Amino acid sequence: METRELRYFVAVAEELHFGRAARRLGIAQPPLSRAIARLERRIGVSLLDRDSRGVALTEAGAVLLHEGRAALDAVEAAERRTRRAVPGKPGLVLVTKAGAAGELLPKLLDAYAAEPGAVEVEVLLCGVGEQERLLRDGRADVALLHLPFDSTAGLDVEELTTEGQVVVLPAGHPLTTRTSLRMADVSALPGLPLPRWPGADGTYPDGPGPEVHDSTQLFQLIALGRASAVLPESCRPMLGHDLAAVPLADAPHVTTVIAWPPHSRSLPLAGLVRAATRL
Amino acid sequence: METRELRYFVAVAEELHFGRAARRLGIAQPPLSRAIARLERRIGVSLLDRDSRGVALTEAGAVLLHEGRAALDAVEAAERRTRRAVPGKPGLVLVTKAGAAGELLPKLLDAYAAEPGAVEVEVLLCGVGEQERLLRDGRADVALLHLPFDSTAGLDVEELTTEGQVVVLPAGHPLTTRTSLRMADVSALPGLPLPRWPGADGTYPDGPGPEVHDSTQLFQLIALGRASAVLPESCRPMLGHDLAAVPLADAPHVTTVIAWPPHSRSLPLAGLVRAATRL
DNA sequence: GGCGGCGATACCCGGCGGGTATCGCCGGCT
DNA sequence: AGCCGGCGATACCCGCCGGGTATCGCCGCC
Repeated sequence: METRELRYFVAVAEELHFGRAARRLGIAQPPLSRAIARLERRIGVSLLDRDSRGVALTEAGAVLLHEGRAALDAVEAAERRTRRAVPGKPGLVLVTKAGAAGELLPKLLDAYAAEPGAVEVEVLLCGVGEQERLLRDGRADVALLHLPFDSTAGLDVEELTTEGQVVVLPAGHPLTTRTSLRMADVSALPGLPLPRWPGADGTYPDGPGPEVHDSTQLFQLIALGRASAVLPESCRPMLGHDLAAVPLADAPHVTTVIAWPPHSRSLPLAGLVRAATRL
Repeated sequence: METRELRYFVAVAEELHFGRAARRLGIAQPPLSRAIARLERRIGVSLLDRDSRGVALTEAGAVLLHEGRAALDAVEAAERRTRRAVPGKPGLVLVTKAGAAGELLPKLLDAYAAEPGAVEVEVLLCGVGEQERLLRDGRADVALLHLPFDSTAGLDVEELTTEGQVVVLPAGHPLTTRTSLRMADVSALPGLPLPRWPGADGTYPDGPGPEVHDSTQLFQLIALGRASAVLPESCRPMLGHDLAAVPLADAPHVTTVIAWPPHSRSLPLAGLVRAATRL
């Protein structure tokens, strides 16, 4: 199976429409129909049910969509990492959520830079839930993730730190006089709903809170009295004077981990992980 | 990057010889040279150093060899799993080392078969260290692995059982009168060296013991008085009357786990894992 | 200095990936 | 009922690329 065929199939399977898929791929519709038909013939199973008015995935088609995306990611990763393997380029790309890992990241970079044989580390900041994808398709080599929010499925992992969480409120809110709160106190604050973060697919869950996708948005909404948030303790240094944080006694602890694709064998990566675990 | 190019490059990188690689691929040498040259041009980095008398991998070439193998496995896996996704075929392929998981496997298969919605499970028995490969390239969906011997890098895992180890000796050996032994007692038994198993690459480590690759071989060698072995307790039912087992007090415990590729989303797999964890 | 091995180059052919034009089918609108 | 429009399949054509053979250029070694 050639990657072109796989890309074509994924496009059709996502659009469920040959015409749109062809436009997305920058080709005409007939060659696309042919390519899919040949792919089905070669694999020996039917992937799409074309009945009049529309296209639907067969069971096998759903499997190929899933597995094919992973395979295309792996091929892309191979190409990207190869392109970056020429001497002189930054040796490692580290990705983490923008605004997270406040103090940890500079400490880690300093500690690693002091190691013998350290290479240049490029830092990539991404949105919620994007790290795993970046690791899988080769745009990044290593990530800082936060359990239990991020998935570590299929990644190798070392734990770095564990911390409690705090609730972030507008300065002057009545509850800010308390020294400790419980989840029940903040899960349904009148007028201060918890925000909704986008899922891995970019869509927002249903609920009362405002939609946010970065911490700047979030902090502004809290300062305006439109939301509250439950965040790891390490967010405290980022809060302006218009925000206040109160510890949560019973919130789940947040574990920061360093994660990388399991087949990685690069020496610089090993060095970075070693530096991280020694912090 | 097309999978054909990737296959060609991997062949050349493994053979370090265009002629042999071309023969292995079933094509002539000139098209292979051209394909590699175009691949290098398109990626924009040089992958091979051709000096007179031979070919060597560049740094980037080594990266592409590594990542490319993983990518080719992923593509193969996509195709194989798709081909198997047509109704009527065995729904799951389970792989384990031949001779291991003695009692556990039938119990697991029975328990799963009793579940509602259970599908047919094909059992594949393979040699040491092959399971991970079979999972990655789609020939299997789920594996029984034994920690700390097998690597679970990049796999999702549930622990099933933990057991101690025993030393297997020829019946009548003086030590078989003891009720318990320590590793130090058996690590250097005169005339009964521990055997050497092949590594993931199919080669054997250096050492005094005989080379073995399955348990039948091993048991026969022990019965002949040429070797001894340290194995999990569950091997006891497989031993004939010409072999004896003595518990080892300080051997590392062996944990049997059920493992699967982390991106799997299949319902039958979930059912099998559930059945396994409930055993 | 000739020979042999190896990768690169030159050149040719057929198939496949791409295009345009058109068909066949079906659902919906009038 | 009949026409129209949307959509995937089919027919047909072209140019490139993947494959082949023949040969060259380079180098190490008798």
